[in-house]
Amino acid sequence: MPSRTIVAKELGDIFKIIAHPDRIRLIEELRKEEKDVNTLAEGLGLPSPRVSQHLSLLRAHRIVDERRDGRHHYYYLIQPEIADWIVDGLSFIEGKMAGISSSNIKAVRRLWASDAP
Amino acid sequence: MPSRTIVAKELGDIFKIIAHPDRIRLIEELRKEEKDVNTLAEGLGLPSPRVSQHLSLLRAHRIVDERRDGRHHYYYLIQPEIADWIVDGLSFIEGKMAGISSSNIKAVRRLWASDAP
DNA sequence: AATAAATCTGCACATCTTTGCAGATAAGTA
DNA sequence: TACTTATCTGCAAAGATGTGCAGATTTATT
Repeated sequence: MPSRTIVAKELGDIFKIIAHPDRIRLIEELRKEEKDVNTLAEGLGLPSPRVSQHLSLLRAHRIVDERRDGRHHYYYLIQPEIADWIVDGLSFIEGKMAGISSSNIKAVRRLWASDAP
Repeated sequence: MPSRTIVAKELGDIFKIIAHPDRIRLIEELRKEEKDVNTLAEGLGLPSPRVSQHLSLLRAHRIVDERRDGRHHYYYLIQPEIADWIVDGLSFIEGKMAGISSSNIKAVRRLWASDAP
């Protein structure tokens, strides 16, 4: 199998892993610092088992890793640049969204891309 | 619904659309110039109905558009930068692939990212 | 008009994913 | 040890996607 086929398949896998709104938000939550499951679950308003499942998927694909401290499991991005890369993808949705304006996208971009809280 | 939720959903959709090896290869094939369905199908070694289906999905999400000339339908990238963005994603698969080395990825990156044929 | 080439559409089948819980672990606390 | 908090695992139902093909369109050619 030619290498570009293999690479396309692997790239497709990465896209598939990221292709879920919850997981995108999780990655953006972890942009600046590690967080534990409960903090993430509360932040996103999701049941923690679900967050846990998303995180183990992300972990299986080496997007995040885990550090345990007592009963808390802290997750962090292995390559934090992935959060920027995802935000770069916003260029390709501007102008084609019903229900959200371009200035809203800019606001989210700022929110996710900034170092400030 | 907060705007970051909406934006995450839209972003997720874009990722989902791209998250298929055939579609990734199609986008990279269109990087430099428009091509018709048959050319693409032969280039990728896929049945043309399948290529046609992928292309109409990409078109529905405004990633490509179509120009008809006689019985040929030429497809092209609406925002060619998307091909570069996808290639940027290679950073996140290096080092975690069984069956392909980092130098292979560099070769594919060159192949896809270059202007030369 | 008849034929051929290029592309599209629709359908059935198989395969993955997502979701919502319930119950299982694991680690600290009283 | 019993209790609580934090997280994980497993499972079944529902939903979304991918695949292969047959047949339908559309446009050019003879």
